[in-house]
Amino acid sequence: MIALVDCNNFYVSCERVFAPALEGRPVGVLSNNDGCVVARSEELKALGIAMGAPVHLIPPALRRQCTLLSSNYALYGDMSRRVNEVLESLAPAVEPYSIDESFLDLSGFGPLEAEALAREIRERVRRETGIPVSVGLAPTRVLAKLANRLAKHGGGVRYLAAQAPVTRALLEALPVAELWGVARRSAERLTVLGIDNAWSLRQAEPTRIRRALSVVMERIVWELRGHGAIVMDDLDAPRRHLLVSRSLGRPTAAAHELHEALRQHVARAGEKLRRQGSLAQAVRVVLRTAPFQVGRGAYHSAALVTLPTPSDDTRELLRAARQALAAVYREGYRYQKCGVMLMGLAEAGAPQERLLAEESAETVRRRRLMATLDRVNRELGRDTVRLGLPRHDSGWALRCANRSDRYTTRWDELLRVHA
DNA sequence: TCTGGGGTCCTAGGACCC
DNA sequence: TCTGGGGTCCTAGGACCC
Repeated sequence: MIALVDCNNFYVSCERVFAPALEGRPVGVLSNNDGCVVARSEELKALGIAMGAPVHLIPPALRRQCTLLSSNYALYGDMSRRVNEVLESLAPAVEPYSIDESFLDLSGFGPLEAEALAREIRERVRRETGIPVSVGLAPTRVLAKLANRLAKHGGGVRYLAAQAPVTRALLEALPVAELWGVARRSAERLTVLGIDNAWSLRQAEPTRIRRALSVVMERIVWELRGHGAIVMDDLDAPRRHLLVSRSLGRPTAAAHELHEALRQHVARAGEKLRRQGSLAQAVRVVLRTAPFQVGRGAYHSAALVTLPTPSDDTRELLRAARQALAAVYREGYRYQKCGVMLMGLAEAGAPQERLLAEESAETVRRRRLMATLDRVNRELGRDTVRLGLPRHDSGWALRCANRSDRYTTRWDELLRVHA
């Protein structure tokens, strides 16, 4: 048995925990740069505002009725951790899947036992974190995903058996594109094969599906039949590459502004790299104009610079990023986004190995510097210490006009609640 | 004026080798 | 007239997820 625990309207729910006045009101949370709506309360959905809707396209009259908040990832990340803590205290094996969902491996559980546990999970998570969750139960992940959707529409807990008339009816009524793992492209190709609902996909010959589409789709067929075929990748496993990129607050053609934005991205990427204990072999810089810009004004390119030796030193990453930027930058375009990607990540030697290895004084100094930098920034707040000159008033900086306080990770901001 | 960010896996095709 | 066969590794691009 697999359970999928999914937080309801997660970002909005996080905001409501600390601002109960938002309860019952249409509330949305915006993407970075306050660009589009990425989370909606039920009340906001009822107003007809779509997932991903660009804010500037929402009619002003409608906009005045709702509360639209900038995203506050420090808060959501911490709340997500708390939810998983509760899950871990109740379930034998938890596999976090995204910031607001976790699969639970309930091998050996029967439907009744699983439902009882699911109800307890709902109650405990709600009581201990304030976040409402729904639980879907089924023999496989694809079916658990579906069960979760049903749970959201009532009751909060739902079990779906692989072999049951109700499951068949459900799958027959479900367009294939609404399945987890099937999006527009695959749906189109399935339609050509005469497969347009989830039941006909389930009845299809797996090898035929593999030939016509891919092994990924074949696994979905098996999952629909009740045979587990999808294994979760370990989210704790070190990443193979790592990307930090942001839209600029406003487009710019100025190389020095891109350079400044990039410097911040590289600093962030370096922190992430050291946190997972890896070294990067190369640095790639990506630059582009607005995606809606077409024709002569459009530009989208990247440049890769290989490091002399694999490194996790922000200064070396910066040097490479500077070269890459120079290679990719073209005058006369208004750039909307830039990013840095660290490639070819490999594990740095384990600390014990490092002790045994011959290390130059310079290497040791370098690592101490980076470790200190990370610690200061972790304990005293991001960007307390930075490489290069700080510029706080830059036009390229991210817009987030309406962000709530970081209640759970910053004492100073929590205390503001009572100020 | 204003449309997110960060990942994964799979596949096809090229380079290279014996 | 003829132009091997098969393997590995790497990369770019497609598709999908939240």
